[in-house]
Amino acid sequence: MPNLAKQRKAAGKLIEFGMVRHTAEELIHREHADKDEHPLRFQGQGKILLTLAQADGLSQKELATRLNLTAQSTAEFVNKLVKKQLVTKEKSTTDRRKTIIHLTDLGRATAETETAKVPEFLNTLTDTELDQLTTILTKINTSLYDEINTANPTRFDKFQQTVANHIRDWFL
Amino acid sequence: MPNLAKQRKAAGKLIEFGMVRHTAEELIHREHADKDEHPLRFQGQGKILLTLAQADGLSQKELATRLNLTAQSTAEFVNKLVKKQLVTKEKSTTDRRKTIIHLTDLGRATAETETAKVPEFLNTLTDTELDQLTTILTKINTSLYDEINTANPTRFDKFQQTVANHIRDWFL
DNA sequence: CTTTTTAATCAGGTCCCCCTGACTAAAAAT
DNA sequence: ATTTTTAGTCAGGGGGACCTGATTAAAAAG
Repeated sequence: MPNLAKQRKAAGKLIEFGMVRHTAEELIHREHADKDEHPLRFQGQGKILLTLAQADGLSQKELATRLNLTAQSTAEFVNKLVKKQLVTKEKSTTDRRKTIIHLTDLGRATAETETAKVPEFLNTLTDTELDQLTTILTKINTSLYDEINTANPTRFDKFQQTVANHIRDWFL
Repeated sequence: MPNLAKQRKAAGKLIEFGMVRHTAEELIHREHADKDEHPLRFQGQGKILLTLAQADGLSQKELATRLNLTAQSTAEFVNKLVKKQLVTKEKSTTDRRKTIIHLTDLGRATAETETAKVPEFLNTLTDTELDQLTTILTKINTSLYDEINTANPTRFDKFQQTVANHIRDWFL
């Protein structure tokens, strides 16, 4: 039987972590407002970029399917990324209905550095703590994968295949 | 000298955690789409709610100051919360320029349950791991507070006073 | 008793995520 | 060869986080 008090304590820390990190990011962000280094969430444009980083050259339809987005939303995000020079669109030669999306060098670099960036706050942890954190997060993530899988197996497949693996490849 | 490989590993897990949690929330969220149980971030309307949960009856100006928002943004968020029946607005009797914001019962309940909610994924952790996680997050949060404090001491005060304490009270 | 400061408001804007509906062009199926 | 399906597009919309500018009402200061 897990100790409820300990759970609550950890839960509180986690929520606090979310809030403090958000605030810290906001501050840093506004300091050098020249570049927008928003930390690439798994959402909208970020979703697209991360997915392409693992599987470049997908069609818009493919992206939409994998990411559980409508074709229109996908088009919107892709177009925004094109404007930011992070991806390119080109018509498929084999099927001229299709639009193939490719990462630009900048796009790839962005996806990589964003993903590979080690936040400064990890510097305060000892090696032992880092190991512990990794172990714990592995368990937590597994649990969340299960949750997703239970709620929506189809989606789980796509998600797992695309981004989870991407992250794993990068770090292990 | 902290092991860079370990840091990278942990960083990857953290990013993965962010993405998986986001996806999981999204799914749960859409299942019972009747209520919108968005997980109350420290942003916009959520910011206001959390702050009021710790200090009810603030004026809009006070809220704006504490949360580093313009009066207009604050008004917008407050009005949205009023529409959702989470807070009420009333003119101050002592200074009729001021509008005092109060949490409704629903608002308080929302703030509390959202904050006090223990995510299911913590069930998979042992007592030892929960302790480890708490210790680690405490260090991380402290580090982030430092970052905020260094970048903007004024803001740090406000932030610390309002929400950090709120969370701490709740869980300890 | 004016002038100035303060708390709020309305109006309008930027950008983000994401969706439905309506419509074209190209490929696949009949 | 015609119908149907598929991939994308445009138009428009809802909600969210913020912001600047202009204006009003009330309190504080001169």
